[in-house]
Amino acid sequence: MGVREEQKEKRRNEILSAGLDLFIRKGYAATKINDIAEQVGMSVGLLFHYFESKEKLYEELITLGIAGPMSVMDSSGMEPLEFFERTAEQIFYYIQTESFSAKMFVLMNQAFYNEAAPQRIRDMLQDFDIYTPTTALIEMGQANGTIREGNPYALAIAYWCAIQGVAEQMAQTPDAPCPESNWIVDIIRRKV
Amino acid sequence: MGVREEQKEKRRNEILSAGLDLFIRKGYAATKINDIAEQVGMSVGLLFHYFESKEKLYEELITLGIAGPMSVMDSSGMEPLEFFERTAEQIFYYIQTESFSAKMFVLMNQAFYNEAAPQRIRDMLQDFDIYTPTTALIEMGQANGTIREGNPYALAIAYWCAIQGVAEQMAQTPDAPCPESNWIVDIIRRKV
DNA sequence: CAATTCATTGAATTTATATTCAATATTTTA
DNA sequence: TAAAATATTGAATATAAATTCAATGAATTG
Repeated sequence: MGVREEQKEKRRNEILSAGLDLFIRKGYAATKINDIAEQVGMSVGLLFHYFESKEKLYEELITLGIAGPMSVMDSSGMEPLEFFERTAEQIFYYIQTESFSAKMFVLMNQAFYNEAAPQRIRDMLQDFDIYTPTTALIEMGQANGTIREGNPYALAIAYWCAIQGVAEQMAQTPDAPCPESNWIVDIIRRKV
Repeated sequence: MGVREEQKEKRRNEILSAGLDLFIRKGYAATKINDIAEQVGMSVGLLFHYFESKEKLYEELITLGIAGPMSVMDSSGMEPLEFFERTAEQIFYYIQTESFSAKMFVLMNQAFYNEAAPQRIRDMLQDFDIYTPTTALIEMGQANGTIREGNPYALAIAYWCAIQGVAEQMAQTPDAPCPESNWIVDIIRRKV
């Protein structure tokens, strides 16, 4: 890759990174193209040289997000409880070590649940329903005695909401101490 | 109160209620005055007859929020763990029975953490730091053996993030089953 | 019931923000 | 080094949303 293309790539990444940062702090609508350009230290016009529109910039972030940390979730060949332990651990590990992945995780959640995100992007995410597969896993874990009794769907909600709540908080206040993933897993773990 | 004033009060409440609903679904910036007026079924002009500005409308909601369900949190004369049990229970009770209070809880959190909320309102909320007092309570609970070991601040974060995550989810998808407050308290409870 | 006050509307205005564009500087290529 | 391509800017322009306003209808009061 020529030095110029590299430079271009680098510039785009700066924009993406500033955008990610601002989008999770303010939300899509409240983040002004102006803010992003300012944070990168470039003119607004130049930003449009790199990205066709605010929505396209956002879309590129989401696309990165889909390809990236979401792949954490692979339950093949694992005990149900083990899956939840591993997943929580992974995500909390990312939260602490790779702020990009952590922020991405938060962004995806926002895009999924916030009605203000662009419709086309919300559609892209529709397939990523985590509740259906994990509710099934919880039922299995209840059957083999490792996961506590109770409405499996409600358990899945408690688990994911807790994780996502912590991720959001950590993205917002990175200096605060990060909870341990085990504490969260205790939401669903059956007591011995 | 004359029939006219009653009518006026009622109309204002309709607006507040629609606003609350939209603000938590879309966030402050993405919620258009237009959307609110439409949801209430009135013209935009009329909305401005009742509220001076979008910001004032938002501010009034926050003021209600400060006076209202936040008062749940009173720890006087309670064992630390009991406080966390009661609080979780209360909040989850509201979530399921009083959608207004539940939404208000979510709104407050959003206003607190989202940089896009109007500055004046964020300032109003600065005093409502829940972490400092509850971290102290957690330390007490650790001392008397009812709360698990670990960084007390991190434990407080885990507890509150989980609760707030669930509240947000329930406000967004009211038909989903609500988790039990006990599951959440297990994040901080010491195993026997 | 006439006068006054309040509720309501839809259109006009203002303001904020996204997007485009023409001009200039810089880098690459031949 | 001259031509071509790309980066960059700041100033237009376009668009969307907040806010104001003049006019009309409905309720209330004396």
